[in-house]
Amino acid sequence: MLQKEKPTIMDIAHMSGLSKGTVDRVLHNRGEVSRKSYDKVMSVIKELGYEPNVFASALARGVSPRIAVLIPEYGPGSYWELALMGIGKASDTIGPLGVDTELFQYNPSDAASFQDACNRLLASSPSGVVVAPMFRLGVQMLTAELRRKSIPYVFFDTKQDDEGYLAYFGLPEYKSGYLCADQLTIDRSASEVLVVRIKRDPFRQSDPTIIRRAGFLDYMHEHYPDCTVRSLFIDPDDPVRTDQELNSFFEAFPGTTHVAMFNSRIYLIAPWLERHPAQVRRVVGFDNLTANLNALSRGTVSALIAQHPDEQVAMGIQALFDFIVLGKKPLRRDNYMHMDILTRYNIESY
Amino acid sequence: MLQKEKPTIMDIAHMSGLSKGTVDRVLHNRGEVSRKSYDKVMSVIKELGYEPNVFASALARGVSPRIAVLIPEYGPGSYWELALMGIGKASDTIGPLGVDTELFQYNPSDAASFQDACNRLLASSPSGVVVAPMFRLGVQMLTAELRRKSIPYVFFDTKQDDEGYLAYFGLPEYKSGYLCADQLTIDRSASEVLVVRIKRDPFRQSDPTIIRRAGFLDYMHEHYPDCTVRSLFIDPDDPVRTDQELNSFFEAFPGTTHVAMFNSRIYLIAPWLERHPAQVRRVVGFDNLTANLNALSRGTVSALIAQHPDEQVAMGIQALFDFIVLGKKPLRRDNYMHMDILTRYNIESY
DNA sequence: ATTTTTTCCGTTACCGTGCACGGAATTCAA
DNA sequence: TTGAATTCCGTGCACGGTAACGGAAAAAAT
Repeated sequence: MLQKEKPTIMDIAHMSGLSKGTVDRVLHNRGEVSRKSYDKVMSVIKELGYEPNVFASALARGVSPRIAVLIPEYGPGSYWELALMGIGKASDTIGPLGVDTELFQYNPSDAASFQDACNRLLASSPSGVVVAPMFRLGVQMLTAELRRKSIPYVFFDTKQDDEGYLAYFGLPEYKSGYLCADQLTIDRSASEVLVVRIKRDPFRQSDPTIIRRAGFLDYMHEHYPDCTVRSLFIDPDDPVRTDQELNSFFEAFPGTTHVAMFNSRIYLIAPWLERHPAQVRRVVGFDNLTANLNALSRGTVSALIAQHPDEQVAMGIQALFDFIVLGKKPLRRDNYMHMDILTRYNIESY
Repeated sequence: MLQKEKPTIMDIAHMSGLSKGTVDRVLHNRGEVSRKSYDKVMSVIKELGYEPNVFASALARGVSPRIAVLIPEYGPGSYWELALMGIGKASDTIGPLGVDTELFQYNPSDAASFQDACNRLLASSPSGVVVAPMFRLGVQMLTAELRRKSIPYVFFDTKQDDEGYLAYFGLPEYKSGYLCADQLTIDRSASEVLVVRIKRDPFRQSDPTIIRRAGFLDYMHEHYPDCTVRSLFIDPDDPVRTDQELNSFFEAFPGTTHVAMFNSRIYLIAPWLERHPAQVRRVVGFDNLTANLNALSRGTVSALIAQHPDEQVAMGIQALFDFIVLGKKPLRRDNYMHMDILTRYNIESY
């Protein structure tokens, strides 16, 4: 199928007996065109299969979008650091096309800090925004303002009730809990299971682990109704205390052979597990943090379910780029991305 | 970090007291510039941190690259059909940027057909080529010709000894065999294992399953030295015969509880397995063909290891685009992509 | 010293769109 | 019927870079 010369806006102008100015007005339907001319131009466009030259268009418009990304502050090796890598990846792809990405961060345990970040973000008046919603109310205010300024925004990681978002990139949370249970019990020997959970500050509004837990429990109920599932709450900032908690738990329930966590902090219990190698048969957690990958390659953790926040932000940025620069809406609004099963034998390819 | 006005080629011309023609000659170093002027321009470029506007550049050059893809003919639901979907995906992304992709196919069991496809491809004089090497000799001739015409090309799926390829996208084959063994024996109950293999025509030159098999056997030897691994060869075009072969195999070795295949054809033995549900505990194969996914969701197949040829071609096309249009070489030449573990609980996200 | 060649550089016409501006044609008001 | 207000449309420049063309200056040949 040979591709002949692409028709230009001038071809259309000639064929419809009008000028390129009129054609341009039709293309961006900004009025000032008679019904007759409009129809004529439209028919010619369809006939020739005209497609605008994005290079010329972008050049003429002088686009140089700045895309703002709003995520929590992160420590080294944390979940959000992965997201940051995605920003870098996206910058590499579309950076040469004149796109700048700007990062705004906040303290996840301080609503005022979030407000502050929002204000700074809005003050920079970006062309598009990528957000990981954490404070429901704060995000609502932010998106309302963005809509008012008609700045497109996408969500990733967590979705939020909202009308105007351009796209969402995240995980099917319920399914991920289900999958977690399957990976945990794949050796068919589970009878007593421990789920380690984090003591959450009550202000935390959107917690994906709640839904994951639901999927996990449903799986267990369906496949292993006789299996006992127990919870243990730990404080992520107090390793000594965590150690004690684990000690006393396994003292009370020595038959526990399988351990799962629904957040990215499985590395917190890796030290204990390594000091008691005979106790546990399978351990499953979430997310490919460096610490988790280390535990995985040492065999302490059996499997990780990875959601690749880097890909999520990258796709979010890409979607904004397509929309702003190329004028293309995303194919799907809600994009549930793949969850990958990581074992010690396939981590190297990540 | 506010981004001020990007310097243009004119800014550089002014600052160096020369004209934009000279600056352009320096930028594309095509000579006709005195040493003195060259140095002057270069220093100004560095000083201002000049970066060319790709939109203007592409527009002026009138780029409309045609990228040729060379793969075998495929039946519906086959491995190569997945690759084709990647072409569609890539077209969606860079199609609006004026890129055309053209497909060339050949009969994988007919070397003459391959030659023919190569000739047609060369005759179309594309701006870049994506190849899945199958006939070693034929590919060598093709790439030699491409190098002569200085047309960039990338490999995917299989790599080939070759000097001039721009990039390669594929799977770490050895590791994939290792991973396959791990997934097969994850229930720790394997003592007799069956590996189903395809009777290959001898002309077939590059067969990734050989290396996969090596990885598989190494894993088994390391982790389950007492486990017996047997092979059974089947003819992919003769389902009746396959059925008989399986019957007599399991009659001879009724203790066989685990089955693996190293190619994408695990669906071939799914019917037999479904008629003998009690016989086998775990079944592991490769690649997310529709037929395989069906078997997976029915529970006939326990896990699939997917290499996503669609992503591989898409990245190949992307790499060519970056190189041709944006003038960017790929970061890495050999790109070993992730292998994903698919179970019935995470297939929906793919 | 004059002609020829070479080296080097500026000028200029695009590439295809976007958009401001101004003017012609039409309609409305008086 | 005339002036004003709309409606509608064409013209022309800008965007930043590419590359052909031609000419001035310097070097080489006569």
